[in-house]
Amino acid sequence: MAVHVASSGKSSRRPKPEHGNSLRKAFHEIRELIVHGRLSPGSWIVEADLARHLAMSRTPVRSALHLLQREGYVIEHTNVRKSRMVVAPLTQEDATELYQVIGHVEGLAGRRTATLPKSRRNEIAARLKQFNEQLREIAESGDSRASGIFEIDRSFHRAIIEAGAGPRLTALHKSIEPQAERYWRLYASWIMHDLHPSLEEHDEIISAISNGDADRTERALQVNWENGCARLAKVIEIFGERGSW
Amino acid sequence: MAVHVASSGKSSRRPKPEHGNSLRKAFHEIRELIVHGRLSPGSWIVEADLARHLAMSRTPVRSALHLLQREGYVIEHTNVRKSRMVVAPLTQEDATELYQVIGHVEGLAGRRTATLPKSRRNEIAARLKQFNEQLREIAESGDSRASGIFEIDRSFHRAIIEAGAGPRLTALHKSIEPQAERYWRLYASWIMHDLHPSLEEHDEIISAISNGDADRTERALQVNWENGCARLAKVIEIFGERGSW
DNA sequence: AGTGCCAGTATTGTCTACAATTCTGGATAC
DNA sequence: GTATCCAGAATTGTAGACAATACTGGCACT
Repeated sequence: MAVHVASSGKSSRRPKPEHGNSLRKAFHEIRELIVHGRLSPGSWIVEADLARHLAMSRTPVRSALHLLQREGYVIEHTNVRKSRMVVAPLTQEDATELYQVIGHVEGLAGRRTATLPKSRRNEIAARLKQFNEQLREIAESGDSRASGIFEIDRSFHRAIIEAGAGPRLTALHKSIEPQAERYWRLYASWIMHDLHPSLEEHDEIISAISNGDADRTERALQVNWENGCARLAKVIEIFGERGSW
Repeated sequence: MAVHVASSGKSSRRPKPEHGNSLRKAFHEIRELIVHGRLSPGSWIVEADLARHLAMSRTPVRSALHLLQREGYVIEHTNVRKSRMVVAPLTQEDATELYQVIGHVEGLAGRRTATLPKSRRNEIAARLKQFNEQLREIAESGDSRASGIFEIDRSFHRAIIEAGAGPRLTALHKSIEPQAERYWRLYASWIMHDLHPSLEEHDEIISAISNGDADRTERALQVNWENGCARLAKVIEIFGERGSW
């Protein structure tokens, strides 16, 4: 007999568990809070507070925090059996390592992209050129919609991943790359000013892929991220690091 | 007043929560089950069963599974709101990608190791030589303690990581590298037979680090893993893939 | 004043209960 | 004989309760 239905008659016995999407939601929302700086670097995380804020129980929040920890958004202040979660600080050193890793991951993807059949490579190169033209237009116009730039730049890089990476590499990229956004957002307005070098680096990437030169593609992607890091470094030096007291 | 103590008088009201180590334990034990093949590739995972087996509740098991999923030991048979967990299958394609990624991650670490000051590099080279000698001895003796070999080889590679990688890269390596063990273990006895090429590749790595040549170090590490993958491929072809129906 | 201890509080870690969803087997209709 | 649908079983997802540990601020003692 239909036992379950009865409970709906009792109305608000329990506040309707959002069955099946809470963990996902928690993960994305908390990540968003961190990336956008609403949860400031170095600050102290309390599960119950987040749970209240997201209108759910601690269970999914807790799981989400563990995932975020593994991806590097959150650090564990390790005591013997209890773990205190802290929003990962933004430091010059971390940025350097992060950008280097991303550069190599994308480099590997690019290497594989460059070994695809020529017709496929041409398609990809065409798409990449479009993205780069859009960037160039915004750069010329001096329009400071930084977020727009970021999205397009991201699309550029993602296109390369989608083309060349298998499931593993894709997953890896998906978990590392968003962390660059934390740095990008903080210093967005500054970075905009020297956008041009980046555009030329992109041209080099496109050209390398077109020619099917794996080594050159890999190298070009690494250089793009290395230089991005250098550009970032200047800004960090002015602003100071966040949450690294 | 001491309220808590009373509960112990009631004896087995609750079965004593192992406070503070369950998640960790779950993570490691389940990973071990998967790596050692006790949970066979492609097979179906039931949270409750694992929880019973590990003598704990579903909560930590569940979290552990999410972490393992993100690291690639487990994949999600994605239905709309429910996720069915499956032990990740072992395939030729996956092995290729995995080994390539590991090769590049270690390559990056090696690059950084190679740029360390000379005295430090000499220390490291000395340690690496020791490991390689141990491997050579075992190889000569024909002793088939495959697990011993694996441990030493792992130490060799880990030494490089510890020397050159920062926290992020270290974490990344720690999460990816153990997955190679799944492939290694399955085909261990075969791989043993052509161990010699690997030893020579190791020599090349050591030499490159000694000379402080970053490019050569990176390349040598990549080659070592690429060839490892090729050696593996031959065996997989004979044995067939596991769990990829 | 400085230092160590102790109670109360805050927070984390795990467990059980329950809701929601999917799966399975068989009974029924055609 | 085959297809469809439904009841019950199996399983996952979330909530809330409870236990254990870490932190805090004040108090006594020196």
